[in-house]
Amino acid sequence: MSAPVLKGDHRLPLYQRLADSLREDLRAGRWRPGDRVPSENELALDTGLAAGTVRQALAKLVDEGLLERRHGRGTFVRRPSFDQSLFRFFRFRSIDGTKPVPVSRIRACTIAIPSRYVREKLQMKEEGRAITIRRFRVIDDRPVLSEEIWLPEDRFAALMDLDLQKAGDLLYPIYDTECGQIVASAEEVLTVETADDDVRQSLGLEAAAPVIVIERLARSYDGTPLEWRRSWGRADQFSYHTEIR
Amino acid sequence: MSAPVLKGDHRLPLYQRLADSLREDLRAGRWRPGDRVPSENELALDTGLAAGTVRQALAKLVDEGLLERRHGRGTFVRRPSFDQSLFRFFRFRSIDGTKPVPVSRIRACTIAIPSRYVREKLQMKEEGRAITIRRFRVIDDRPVLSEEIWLPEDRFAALMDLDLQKAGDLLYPIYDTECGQIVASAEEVLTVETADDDVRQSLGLEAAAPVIVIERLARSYDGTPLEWRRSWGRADQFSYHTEIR
DNA sequence: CTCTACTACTTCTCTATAGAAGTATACATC
DNA sequence: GATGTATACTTCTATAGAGAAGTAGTAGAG
Repeated sequence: MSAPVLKGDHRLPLYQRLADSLREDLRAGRWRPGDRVPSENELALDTGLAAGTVRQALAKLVDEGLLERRHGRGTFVRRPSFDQSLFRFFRFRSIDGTKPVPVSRIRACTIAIPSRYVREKLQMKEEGRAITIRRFRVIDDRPVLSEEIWLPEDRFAALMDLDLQKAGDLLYPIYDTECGQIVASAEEVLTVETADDDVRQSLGLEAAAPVIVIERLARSYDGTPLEWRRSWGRADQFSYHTEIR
Repeated sequence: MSAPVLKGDHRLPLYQRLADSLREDLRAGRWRPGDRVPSENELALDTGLAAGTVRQALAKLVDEGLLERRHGRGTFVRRPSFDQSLFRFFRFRSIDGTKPVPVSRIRACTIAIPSRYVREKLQMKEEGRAITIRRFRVIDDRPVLSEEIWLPEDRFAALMDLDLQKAGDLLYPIYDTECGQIVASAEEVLTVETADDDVRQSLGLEAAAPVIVIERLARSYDGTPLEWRRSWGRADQFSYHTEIR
């Protein structure tokens, strides 16, 4: 009886250790989003585990949102879809009632020294420089979001050679194709503020109108911070639904 | 080979049908929150299914938040805990840093005709009357939430004979013990408004400060609406965290 | 060329069984 | 009374195997 070739604490259940191992492979970039991972059978043969145990490990990773199973086809690395996430909070609707793809309108893209707050969020060295983008998100010619984006220069230098104006409306695909950086997860913090002059003018608000502020830190598969952004949106268009059980 | 005694569409997988059946029993009040449901073994014998299939059904209900499993002890009906849910959105901290139990301060408890909006939320008949409670939630003598609560009179009449002032700070246990009504789930919608005069005074805010408004519809196990409430809180104490994958 | 049937793969459902591990209680021993 | 022990439960982990059901490509019939 051959001992299964799995690293990790041998006191943990086998399906746990397999899940950990696969998660590690994912982090290390063994497969890219959209790729198929080995089938239950292959994994069972590789590891010497029973099919059911392998299945349990995969179920765990599906639960965590890392994998996706398709009956008859295989198990795939999930491609995280983001730019819908932000907008699920808002009642933004296009004139015809469909859910809109907000257009990006770049105001500025420069190299700058990040504030201490941003630097710590991005875990940058003290001397590091950053690329910063200011832009609007526009629906039907109405500005609905104002955004401030910060990226570490070393990873994203290729962006400066690009004409962002004619690039697409979504940044994460550009990060991927132009800079080889894949955003795999993110944390968001949502707060409410009263609009300052700049934001008020940007969004076309009256004085002292409340705004929603969303700070997002996006990370790669291995957990290193890739992008920090702060978005301002009209609070009167905001609503968040949740179910408690 | 005896056909399993399960209702429902026979084209559905067995574990699905068992889960549906158990969910129905739960709705019908066969067990109360905290009760133990039959063990895997008992269920397997009752239904004629294999233990693994029963296990899969129970896992599904655990996933839905209805059940809770405890190693070596059994499977139990989950007791939904609510009043922490509301406050998870707020950065309310007591002076000593611990998470506080907000004190309830009743302003009024009367019988009234609900507005059309509330009536529809509670699915009440047009002639129906309602009990309405106005109260503050107070931490360290600072009002942090202002609440307006509506209950259908027929189910909650017993409340009017009660001295709510000396009852506890949480309403749902009172609903249970005094009126026999168990809150099993709820939906919340979160929006931002600018404080009107009443709310501003209640929470001690300056003019035109933003406030968070939380509307909650609480339901019993069988899905009928039990309580509708609207809460106002200081927006500057609000922050919502989420993870995207 | 088009359509069908077959084949080889995948995940999904279900069964049966065994033992590990956690929990609670009754009972004997000190 | 306190302490350990045996026992009877529970869920948890793992194995082995069979067949259903969905998917994709290929060979063959028309």
